[in-house]
Amino acid sequence: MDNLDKEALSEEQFDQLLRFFQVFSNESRLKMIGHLANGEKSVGELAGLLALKEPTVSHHLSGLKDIGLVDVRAEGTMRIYRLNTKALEAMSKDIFIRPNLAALVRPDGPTEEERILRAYVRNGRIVEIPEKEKRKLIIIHWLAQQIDPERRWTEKEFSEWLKQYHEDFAALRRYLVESGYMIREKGIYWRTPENDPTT
Amino acid sequence: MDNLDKEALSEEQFDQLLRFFQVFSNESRLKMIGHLANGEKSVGELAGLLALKEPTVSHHLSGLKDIGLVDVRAEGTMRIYRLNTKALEAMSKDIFIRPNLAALVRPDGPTEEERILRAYVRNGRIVEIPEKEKRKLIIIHWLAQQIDPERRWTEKEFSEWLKQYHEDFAALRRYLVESGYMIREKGIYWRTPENDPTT
DNA sequence: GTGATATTTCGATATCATTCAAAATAGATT
DNA sequence: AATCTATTTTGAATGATATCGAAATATCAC
Repeated sequence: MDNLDKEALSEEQFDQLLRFFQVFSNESRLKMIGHLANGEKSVGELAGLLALKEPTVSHHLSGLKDIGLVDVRAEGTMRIYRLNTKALEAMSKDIFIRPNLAALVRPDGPTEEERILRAYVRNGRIVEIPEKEKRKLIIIHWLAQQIDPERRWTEKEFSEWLKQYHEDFAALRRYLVESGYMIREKGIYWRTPENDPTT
Repeated sequence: MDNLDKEALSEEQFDQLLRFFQVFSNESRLKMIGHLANGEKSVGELAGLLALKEPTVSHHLSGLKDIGLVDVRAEGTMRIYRLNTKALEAMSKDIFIRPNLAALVRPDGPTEEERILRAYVRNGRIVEIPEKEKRKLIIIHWLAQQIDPERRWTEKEFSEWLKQYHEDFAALRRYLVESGYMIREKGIYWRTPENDPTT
């Protein structure tokens, strides 16, 4: 299979990104953070402002504390929660300036190559060999990737194998050799060791 | 009640912000967007990449299409989804550069006023009248906000009412008049019409 | 037309998160 | 000590939504 996608984010980066969004994706938590942005608050105050019961608020705050988004300070019998704006800034910067979302947002092309492949390859078969040279090269390049680089073929074996991709196996075989993907010597064919002319 | 928080976000802005985060807070959707960032994909391709069934992928894509994050294009019997990077960029800019999160992140102070109030007012009662002038003013200011501006009081009524805040009602009454929050004429007290000296 | 393929819609289930009541904890007050 | 207040913990009920199977839809190939 052709992995045209290069994995842009590490697993860890991805999880971090995901958790970040999850924190803010809850209405209560988001409102809570909004209120805390206007000044530190006790659990009871937040419960009043949000029309929630204390256990609920406490639960959310506990989560926010775990990831360092808020700090706690005891005052008498109550606990004052304060938004850690530094942490919040760091988070949003990390998320939106770094490769993370940046990689996600990169305005790169929608891959002409993929479009062509999709147009000419259906269900693993080449439905038609394109006339235009550029398109033909893309198809042939894709086909070459399917070839086991270790294997040696007789012409008969190779033709047989090519037939599964297109009835005109002879044309395919010729193009593969012409483009330098396959080498033939003494009636034996094999794949050249990884040449990727990058178009 | 004292609304020290000024409502920073309009209801609409808030909802928009919330929806934005909700879109990205789901693992499948986030991965999906990641893959689409590397090039347009059909539903089936995405299903394969994500190890999900087509209906699930279709469901998510439908949601993303509703908010304009992706565009669709039919190709034969399949539908090619493409990430609308312009929309994505616009979104994240709107979210993080505009007042929205910016207001949330503003690194302003944690409100000395609130800390003082919390220290001297417990359960609606003034536990102690502070010595320091600055603190006293904060307490008196808060107390003044509790007074119905429409009401006229006899001295006896007013003292009685003040008692619920502190036993030394006379001191409170004096401070309120001295600071200009209350006016007394011919034995009748009333609240002055909204003067807020801003400390 | 029939059959094959890709997708969407519908309905049901499963999973996870939010919420609250009740009980447990801890500090302040007397 | 007992009592009150603010909070946290626990456990259970609820609510939301992600997921899938089955059926419906649409397009292509023949």
